[in-house]
Amino acid sequence: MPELPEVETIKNDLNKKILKKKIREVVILKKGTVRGDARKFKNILRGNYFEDIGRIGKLLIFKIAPGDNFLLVHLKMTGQLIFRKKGKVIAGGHSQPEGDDFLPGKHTRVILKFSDDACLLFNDLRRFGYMQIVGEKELEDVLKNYGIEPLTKKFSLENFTEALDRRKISVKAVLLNQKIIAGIGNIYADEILFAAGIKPDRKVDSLSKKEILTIHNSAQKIIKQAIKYRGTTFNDYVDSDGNSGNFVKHLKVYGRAGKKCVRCGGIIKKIKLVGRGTHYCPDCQV
DNA sequence: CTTTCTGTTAGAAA
DNA sequence: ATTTCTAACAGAAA
Repeated sequence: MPELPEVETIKNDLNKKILKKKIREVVILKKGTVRGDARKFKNILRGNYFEDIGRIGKLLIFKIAPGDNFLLVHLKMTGQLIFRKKGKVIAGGHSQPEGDDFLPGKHTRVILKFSDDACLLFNDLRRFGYMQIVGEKELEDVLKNYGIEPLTKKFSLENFTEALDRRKISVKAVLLNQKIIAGIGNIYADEILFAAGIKPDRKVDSLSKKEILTIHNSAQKIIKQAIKYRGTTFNDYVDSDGNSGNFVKHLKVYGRAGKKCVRCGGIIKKIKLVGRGTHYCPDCQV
């Protein structure tokens, strides 16, 4: 489940690995993953290269050069981007090779082959993820749908408070809403609220100034930590080398239903909120 | 065997 | 306008 820290990890790694590499061939193995016209998709990529890789929320943005096009990659729930050097076998991920360097795994949807025989595989078990090429104007429209990035200057206490203002939804719903704050998903929403000591079902209009401040601090702390540990592997997430994220060892509530709270010894509860499994400690989150 | 659950987001429904 | 629900999908668990 790639959220901001996982997508950030992939972005940083791929920026070191694939920039300037000429794309020799584009293989689409399953329809549906590539949005728009597949032939156009291939034509825009083939013979060109990536100049830079950016990110907004959970969305990866590859600048294609030369030209004014961008490749968008959304991993949704089970998407993986795996980089393989020539002849290099990757242990993790859904793309277990079986002999041939480029033989796709069962869930490989798209392969970008570079001219040095390295490749980038897009795997996606549940096929919710997508790849799409957009121009500058379309990209701007996409960016408009995203709220504040938690690790930028725009995520000031003032802006955060403003974003919460006059809403009647739960604090977890706010954290998960990409139009309000970009990049937080189910795992980190639960972890942030645990760190802040706030119950996920609290309505935002019931939060005191102090509580908002605490959530604001916790959000930055948790996301920074998670990036430092290269993200969380709970089910399918792996980085571009096929390796798991290490933050899973630092999770304090997510996936710990029925276990003892590390802070107060209470029993972690799991409920359904905003249609999602939601974990919290009923004793030390208020 | 069938049903339930998993979690992201667009788009529909309320 | 704002909030809630559901479909898309594959597979593990119950």
